[in-house]
Amino acid sequence: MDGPSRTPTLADVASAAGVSLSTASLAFSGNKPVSGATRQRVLDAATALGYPGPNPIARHLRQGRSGVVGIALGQLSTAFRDPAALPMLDAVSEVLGAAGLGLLLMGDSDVHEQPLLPLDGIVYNICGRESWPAYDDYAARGVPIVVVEGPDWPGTTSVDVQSRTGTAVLARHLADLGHERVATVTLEPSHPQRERLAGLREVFPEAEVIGACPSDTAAAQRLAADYLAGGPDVTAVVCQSDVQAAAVVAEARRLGLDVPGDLSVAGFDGVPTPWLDLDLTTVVQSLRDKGLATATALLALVAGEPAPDVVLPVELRVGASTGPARSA
Amino acid sequence: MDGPSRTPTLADVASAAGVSLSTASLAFSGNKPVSGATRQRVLDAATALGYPGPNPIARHLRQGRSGVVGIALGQLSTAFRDPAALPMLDAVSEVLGAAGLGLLLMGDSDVHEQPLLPLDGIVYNICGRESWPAYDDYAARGVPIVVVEGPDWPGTTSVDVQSRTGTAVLARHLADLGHERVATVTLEPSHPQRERLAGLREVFPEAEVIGACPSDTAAAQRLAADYLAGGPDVTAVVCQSDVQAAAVVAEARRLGLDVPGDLSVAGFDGVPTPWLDLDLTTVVQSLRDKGLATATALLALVAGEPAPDVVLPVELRVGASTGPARSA
DNA sequence: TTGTACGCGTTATCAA
DNA sequence: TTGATAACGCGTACAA
Repeated sequence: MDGPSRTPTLADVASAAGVSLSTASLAFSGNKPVSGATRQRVLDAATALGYPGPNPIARHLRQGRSGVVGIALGQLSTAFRDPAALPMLDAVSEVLGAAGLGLLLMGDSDVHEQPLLPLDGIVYNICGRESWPAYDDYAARGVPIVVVEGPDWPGTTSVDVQSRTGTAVLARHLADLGHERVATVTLEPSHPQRERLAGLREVFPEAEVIGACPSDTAAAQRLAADYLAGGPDVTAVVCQSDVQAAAVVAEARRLGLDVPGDLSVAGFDGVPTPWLDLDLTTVVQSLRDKGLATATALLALVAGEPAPDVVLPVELRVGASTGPARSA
Repeated sequence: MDGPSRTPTLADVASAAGVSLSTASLAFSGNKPVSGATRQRVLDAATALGYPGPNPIARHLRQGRSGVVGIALGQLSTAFRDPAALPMLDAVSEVLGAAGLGLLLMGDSDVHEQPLLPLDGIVYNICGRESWPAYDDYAARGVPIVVVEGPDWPGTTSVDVQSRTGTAVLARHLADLGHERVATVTLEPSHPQRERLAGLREVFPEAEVIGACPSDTAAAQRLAADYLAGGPDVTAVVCQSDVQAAAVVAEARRLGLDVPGDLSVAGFDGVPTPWLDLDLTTVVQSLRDKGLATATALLALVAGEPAPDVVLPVELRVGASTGPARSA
């Protein structure tokens, strides 16, 4: 009775409204003036037909842009277990959203044998992995890429954090407190992980690596438990994230160690750790600034403008988790 | 010297290889047999030209599908602060990824004045918000939608959890332990929030609502601090998530209350709370099953097949955070 | 202000 | 096995 239930197209609307296809298009986009009456006729016809508005795929084919940018995150479960990921993502999403761009979060599954997605740009923000199989494909298609604390790929804009310097400053703080033997919990191999470790070793070349794990409470707690149970030989533990540091503090206390009396513990990031009744000594980075800088750079690239590399500052925040080294 | 640096198209490749456009297409898609030699010529020409493979936008326009499904998550920052969100998301991502579909995580910014995205399907998994402005637009376009623990929209498939029954069973457990006066921390207004509260009130019609907050440690801790500081009149606090429950336990202890001696505390979800040295009494749901069911349903809908509604079971897990009610 | 005609890059149909 | 041609749904010069 009412034909095939195929969703109506702009052409259907146009003929129903008795106008040409292009007029109908203009009525929706407003890119050129259309008389109020005609416009209304088109809109009425559209609602009458249940026309859902211009098909985004077709529009994007025509315009060469999809209105979506991807953010490569590695494994979603570990990416989001880290409280430092969220404020940055919020900021990215805020800026891109305001610019009318959708944000496609790409987890590990997307990396496998996924079809290439129609993306206008990519934020490469993978922690804990070094390479990304799909990189070449997108790069070849000319998709602009912003790399956040990652490898230095040609043709991409990088957003970096003073991880090395910051950790070195933190290490000096510990040295000033008389610490000589320190251990460290690192992230999984990655650009920031190496930077932070290098910063630590500027001051403590012999710093012992307890182990590597994601910025995840449970994982860090396991590492710490094994290490501290033996009665630690060190007077301080430097972690590469606050989540790790909080876990180490909790584990140390469980074993009867006083923090910072028996053991100083430091973190990285400067995120809230409300379940800890103690302010961590940490290297504070502005996750929001990182997100803003990333999104801004990507926006410029998408618009065809150049985007310079960015290096964001960090700041040592001395809390109550570090103190003078205990005497041997 | 080498013309406009526009990215080459399949037509460029075809003419460079001396074959027709359709043959070139076939060489890539493999949808019909192509002689090995021709195929090789096409592929060689492609690499010579730097052709990045078929443009996904164009392909999708032609095929009417985009290969991307969206998952509406409300505010990303609260969505991911909840450890219960991740296992479910992992499962969804796993199933969809295996089916060759990309997963577009849509946060709150996407909801504003975002252009409609080219989606083959949508998972509506918003916690803490009741409506979604873009819903009508996608529904009008015929995009299949799976609603997870959400409103009962016509034309959608729903995946639900026995929240009400589960909470009622938990409440009965407390009643059996002699509890008569209980308070509760709820989630923000939402479908599961109402279900769980209703379940609780089946047994404790007078249960006092301490307050509502997301499944977030810091927020729950603030609520608990204010409430418990007054010296609680109740003998048990039922929370709508384990994260909340863990925060309440921590806060109670800080105030010198013994759990469960002075106060029983229960949660919901059954997620690990490693920073707590005590097993929570909680209502366990299989987050993975929820994700699998959701993705499976969506896959069916995308394929044009019907997908029945799903209700997932839960199970009471009695831990060490609940005990006999303290005598008045 | 409105209509005509073409192209975006691909896949599918049909003949050859 | 290959080639010509018509869509897919829309935006936009250009002409009227």
